[in-house]
Amino acid sequence: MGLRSQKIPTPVLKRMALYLQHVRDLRERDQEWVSSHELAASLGLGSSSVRQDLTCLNITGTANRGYETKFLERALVSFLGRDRTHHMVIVGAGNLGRALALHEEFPRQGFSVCGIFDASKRVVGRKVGKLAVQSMDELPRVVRRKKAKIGVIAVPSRAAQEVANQLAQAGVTCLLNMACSHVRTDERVSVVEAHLFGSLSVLSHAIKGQRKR
Amino acid sequence: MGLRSQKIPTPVLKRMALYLQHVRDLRERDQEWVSSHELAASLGLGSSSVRQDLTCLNITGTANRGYETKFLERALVSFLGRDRTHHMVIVGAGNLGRALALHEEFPRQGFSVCGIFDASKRVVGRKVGKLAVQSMDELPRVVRRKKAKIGVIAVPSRAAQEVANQLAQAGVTCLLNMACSHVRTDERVSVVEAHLFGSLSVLSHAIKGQRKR
DNA sequence: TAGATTGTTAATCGATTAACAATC
DNA sequence: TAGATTGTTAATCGATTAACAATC
Repeated sequence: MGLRSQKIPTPVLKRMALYLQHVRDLRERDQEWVSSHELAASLGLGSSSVRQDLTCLNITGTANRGYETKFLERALVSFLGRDRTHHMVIVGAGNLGRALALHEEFPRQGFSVCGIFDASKRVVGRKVGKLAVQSMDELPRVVRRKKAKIGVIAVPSRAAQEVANQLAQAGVTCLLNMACSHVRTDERVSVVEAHLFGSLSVLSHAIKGQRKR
Repeated sequence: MGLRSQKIPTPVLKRMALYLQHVRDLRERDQEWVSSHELAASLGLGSSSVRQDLTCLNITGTANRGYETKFLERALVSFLGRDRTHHMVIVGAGNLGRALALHEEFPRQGFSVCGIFDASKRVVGRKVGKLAVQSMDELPRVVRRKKAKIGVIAVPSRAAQEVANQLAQAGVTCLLNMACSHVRTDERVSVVEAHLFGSLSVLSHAIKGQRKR
């Protein structure tokens, strides 16, 4: 399985997460089959795209019926590597970092926050749920011990690059950048930039257009 | 200005927010000029793309010098509609919603949270910074009074569609969906989906690949 | 069977990249 | 002037959509 794993385009991967969420929901409601048309309608896509995307998976649909939700869910979970718990460390214990550390949806989806760090001595030691904010010196040890693969950058954008370096140095191989900046890393590290203000700027631009009518 | 406002592709708009962040930083450090090459290198893009993107703006660069940071920043601010405060309401007062309401970076970037709402009677009245969580009944009144244009959906994905309907009904014209689901709206409403778990799934997929080496 | 749906190929669309004349 | 950089056009690349034979 996944031997000839061709490179999957990022848009496809992101849609896969949508499929998973939706198919899981259907399966929990005891719906046994779902067609590409139904998925497409629910998720705002074309049915062609859905079928195209699903060919990346190790399953086949059935003509006249669609896909079996149970197997589709299983295939999506396996494909996305969501069949195990992913340990994350968060750097930055401001409001955003603390919130992410507390966000109930992460553990529910298999992402476990195993440490939160901050450069400021004033917040080190402060409790965030069951965790206490740790000093940056502790980062490499915690990453190694907990085998954390994902580092979340939740610091102001000016500090983001430095934090990215420290995380990579500590042994993390995946970065989720919540700051509104670009971070450079060596190619072995996968980076996804969340760009909240990119999204908000799409909206503020739209508002400007709306005023004209 | 902006009369023949052609439709701008979303990727361009998101990059514009990156340019703005970076150029503002340069200007604050008193750098007067920046070239497309320098911007490209800092933001992980090609210099061609940068120049192509910047042609959407109402400015011209200068051969042999690049762009003047002061005017570039001003043009980006105006283009993105970031020259005024945008009022947002947040629906969902779980950890994520409360965190967004407290996030210092929003006001700093001109996005002001003017209300936080929750369907659960148990959290209504609870303090979140200077705000108190309000009941969903209050939503239309607050949106109208504060002229809020942006609604943030910070509820579990099952409830997202219903909340989207309520926000649109209340008069909000832009939605930022933080839930991992798709929401449908009538075409007058602009929707951006943040898809945190889409981003995380890109990483969990990458981790699966890394294990092979 | 008839109707619905898949899997896949080909066509379209759009975004990114390369190239280069014009210009400071 | 020579060198660097823009603005813009054309070429490339990749993703989405349409179409349809195969199949249940």
